[in-house]
Amino acid sequence: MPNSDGARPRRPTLNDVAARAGVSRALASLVIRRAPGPSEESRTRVLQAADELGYRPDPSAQVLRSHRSRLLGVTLTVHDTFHADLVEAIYPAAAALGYEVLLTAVTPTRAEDEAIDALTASRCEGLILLGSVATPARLRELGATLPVVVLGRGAGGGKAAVDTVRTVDAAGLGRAVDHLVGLGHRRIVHVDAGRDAGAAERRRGYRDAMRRHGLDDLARIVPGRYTEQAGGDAARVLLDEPALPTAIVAANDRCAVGVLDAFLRAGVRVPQDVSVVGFDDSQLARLHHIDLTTVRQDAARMASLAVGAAAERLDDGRTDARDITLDPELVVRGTTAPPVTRRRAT
Amino acid sequence: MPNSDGARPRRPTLNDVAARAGVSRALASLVIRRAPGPSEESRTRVLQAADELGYRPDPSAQVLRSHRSRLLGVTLTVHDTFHADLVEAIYPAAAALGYEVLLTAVTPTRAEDEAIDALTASRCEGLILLGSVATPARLRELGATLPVVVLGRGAGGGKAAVDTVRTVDAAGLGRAVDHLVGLGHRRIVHVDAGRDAGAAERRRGYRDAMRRHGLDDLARIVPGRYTEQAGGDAARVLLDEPALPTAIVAANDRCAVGVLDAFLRAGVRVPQDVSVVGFDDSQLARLHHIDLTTVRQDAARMASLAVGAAAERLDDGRTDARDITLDPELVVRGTTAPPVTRRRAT
DNA sequence: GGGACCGTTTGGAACGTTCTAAACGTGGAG
DNA sequence: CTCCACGTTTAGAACGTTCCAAACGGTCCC
Repeated sequence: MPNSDGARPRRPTLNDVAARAGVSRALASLVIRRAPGPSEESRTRVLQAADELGYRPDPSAQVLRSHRSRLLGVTLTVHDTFHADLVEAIYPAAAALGYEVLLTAVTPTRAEDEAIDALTASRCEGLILLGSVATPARLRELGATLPVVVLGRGAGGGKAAVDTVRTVDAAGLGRAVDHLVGLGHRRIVHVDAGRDAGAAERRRGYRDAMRRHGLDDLARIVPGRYTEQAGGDAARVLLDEPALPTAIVAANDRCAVGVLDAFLRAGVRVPQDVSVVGFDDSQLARLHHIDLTTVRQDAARMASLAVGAAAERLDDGRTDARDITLDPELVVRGTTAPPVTRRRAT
Repeated sequence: MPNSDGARPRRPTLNDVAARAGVSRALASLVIRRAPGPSEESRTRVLQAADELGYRPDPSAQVLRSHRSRLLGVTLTVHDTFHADLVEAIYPAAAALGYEVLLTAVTPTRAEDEAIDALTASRCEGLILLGSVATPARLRELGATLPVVVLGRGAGGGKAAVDTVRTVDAAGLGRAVDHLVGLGHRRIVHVDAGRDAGAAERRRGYRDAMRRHGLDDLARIVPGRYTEQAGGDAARVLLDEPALPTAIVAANDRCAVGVLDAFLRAGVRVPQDVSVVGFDDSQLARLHHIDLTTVRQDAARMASLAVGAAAERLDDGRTDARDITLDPELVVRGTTAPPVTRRRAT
């Protein structure tokens, strides 16, 4: 029965359980944590006592003594729908390997380092960073402290101390450009994401693809970020110019939505006047208002590979860094079409 | 320098710091936690030693001994943009009161109870539940264990053991209906959210408003949830019927977007053919593709009230339950318009 | 009959911190 | 010169768990 006087009852400890079961604290401990050894009889006695008392182990004491928490920390941008997809997939993947997950948000007012601090302070054994903007040096430093998996970008090459799981971003942008060129586009602009996670890779993929199609001269990158706001800003830059490109490849879906948004307000029709391609295939892209042609990343697979990588380091003692890459796939929806053929007035 | 052989170096402890500073562990502890007492000289000596060693207190040991973690746990639905708004506001609010925040997601595969378990297991001192679907009984039980603040719904009335911070949902729905009636609508349908957080209250607000306008007979509720999927399903139910209503008030923005989506595919124009109103004024609603007329909730204010309520219980020892309510505000955008006046063929 | 061995159980130390109460050194009052 | 008060420092217990090595009670074998 809940006590009504506001005084919280003392939590039962392992000593209480052991006393009630008539065994030693050590034996009770073995039973509780399912260690081999205890006889069937002790096991049932202890479990029953624990149940009757409503015993729950004190995690602080457990961690203090055992140095294990089986906790993985995850940083995310809470407004990013693709991060949401990843997080939803991380939970079952972690559970399958016996890990719990702790989340912490990176926000405009809360830098990644703060978020990481909160996770390590909460005794996480491993870190999974979504959309990390940490420098290679910082990652190396972190990786020396605990297992770190970076999702969605590389770790700066060379002897990295952290694992990475990512889509081959460059290939993804290549497919996007191929698709547009196939439709007949030539003036294809890339709205990039500056120093955001994986942006450099996507930029490179864009440049390479343009070159491959002999469109070096038409290649153009407008600075942006992985946000709707930045996409809108970039689109407004283009709208202020005398002529629009015929197609835009945005750094990710959110950025693409920002571009769409600005065009819509300006009366520019998509895809009739301009084609737009995103990146991620987040749930946002699938909304039928938006119906965005985009480069798909396999969130479920990325999540389970990331958790697996962390677990390998923690449980199997792996120490060499892994860089796991997945192939992206283009999903053609309604925001891309052949460019308008300008007809001369007769 | 990072060690390259994979062996993690032993973390320095308070003993190491004390030894290096040439003082006792107790004194070092006082300095580290900024307690009054230590002389200026000891303070600088200890801090310098701590700095040189890169000392960081072990949170598990701190909690074990002091029984305080200054940690607030927050549950959220990771795909809900309004929850994202709330979370972004919770961080600075908590920081202002000296608390850290831990997040955990409720997903289709991970029930709220699991999420709450993870938070209490992570030594959170207080809980803030976003979109909680816990029963009043369960909340009472939880509230007897630690301070709990429920955001966005009531706690089941009577002697609740938890605090609540919420918008007066009924009033919000009232404003939505008033607005539509003002435009000339009469056949106004509510797509509700079943047993989701706050849905009952919104349902009641809808019914009351319809009655107030003498539209009892036209009142109709189509079952839904707080998701795009549910909104789409509800819209398809309506589309299968001989005649559409002229306006729809959805349970929240996500649900409204689902409705818009289904209408768009079916060739129903919004707002020309049907008006749609959402709830929350999440960032989703503000996207110009969507441009949703909606009921605004003040996320920043709700967040800071929630954190404040938890802190009051933890720091000031308040034990009586609070039910804090905020007034909503209607934001008129592009998805509402007067209903079409059917012209008879001449 | 005495070890050796096995499965099971146990006491006590240890983890890194905070808490409590007492000890310390110094200076001023009696 | 002693005593007390005060500001500062300290030793040691405590928090609740896990780890370690040793103890226990049988059974089996020589």
